Amino acid sequence: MTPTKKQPNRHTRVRSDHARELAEDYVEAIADQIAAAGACRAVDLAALFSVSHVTVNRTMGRLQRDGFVTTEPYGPIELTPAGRRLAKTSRRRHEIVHQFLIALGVSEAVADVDSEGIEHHVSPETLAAMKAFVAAQ
Amino acid sequence: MTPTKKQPNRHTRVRSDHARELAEDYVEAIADQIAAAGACRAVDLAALFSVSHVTVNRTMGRLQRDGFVTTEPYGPIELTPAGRRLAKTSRRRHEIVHQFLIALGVSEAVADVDSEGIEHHVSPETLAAMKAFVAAQ
DNA sequence: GACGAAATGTAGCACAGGCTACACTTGCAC
DNA sequence: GTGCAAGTGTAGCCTGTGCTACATTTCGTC
Ligand SMILES: [Mn+2]
Ligand SMILES: [Mn+2]
Ligand SMILES: [Mn+2]
Ligand SMILES: [Mn+2]
Repeated sequence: MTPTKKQPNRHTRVRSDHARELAEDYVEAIADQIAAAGACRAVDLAALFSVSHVTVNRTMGRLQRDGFVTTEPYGPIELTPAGRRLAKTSRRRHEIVHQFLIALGVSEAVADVDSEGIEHHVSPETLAAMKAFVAAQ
Repeated sequence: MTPTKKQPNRHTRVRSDHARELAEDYVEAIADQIAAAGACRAVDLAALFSVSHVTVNRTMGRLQRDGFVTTEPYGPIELTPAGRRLAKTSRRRHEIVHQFLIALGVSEAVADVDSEGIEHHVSPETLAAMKAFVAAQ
């Protein structure tokens, strides 16, 4: 019998999607904020995510530990090269999911909200199908 | 100006989606297991979700607290009326999302995995659009 | 340069949802 | 009815992600 790679089941996959989710949303937001305002401060993220600045701080600690951001005390939040790469692919995927929902006929307001959650569970194959659907519009 | 209901932003919505997610997946699984085998035991759920039986136990405690299941020590897991209702609507939504991905051209294996995460972030408007797309196939 | 508001940091808390190790119960084989 | 395997329960641990309260720093205004 062919030695089959142990496949995580679908619930295991969803759990790992969620483990990456915060990182994806934060680096995307940090990149946007830097592009829009020249720098990203903790207070910007707290407002965007509707969480306390303490939660942002702790999250930044994890993202720094994981190599996605750098900060110094009282300084702005910067992205590492890995953070920029993750931001880019996350934004691209998010945009495709958003455009796809619009193409499906969903309203802008609902597409905004639903795509924010859906994006993290879309595998490359599904993303390609969504992209093709948008292009065929 | 019209008094607008305070809208939670999209990240707040995603967080509340996730808070409901475990309950939705578990009651769906419990209903399936009861339908398939006549009764649902903790060990069945542990195998299905690939978690330890301790995790299932603690989760059952929360679901019991929230009024979705009932159990007695060493007894099988039962659904309350509220649990059955949640299972029914969750399964229906899950099925539509799954069928939709298939209709989009995604493979069965990938549709299985992706729909397990996506289902929890699909609002009624998006679900209606997916349903219409499947019907129009 | 002093001051006050805004931003940031820190201590300490809570809950969800994972785990291992170990104890106890149940139920089936014999 | 004994015994063992499977199932279940419990203690105690961890990380992630949320919070309030309070201390400290920064920075623009005067
Ligand atoms: Mn998101
Ligand atoms: Mn999700
Ligand atoms: Mn489901
Ligand atoms: Mn699910």
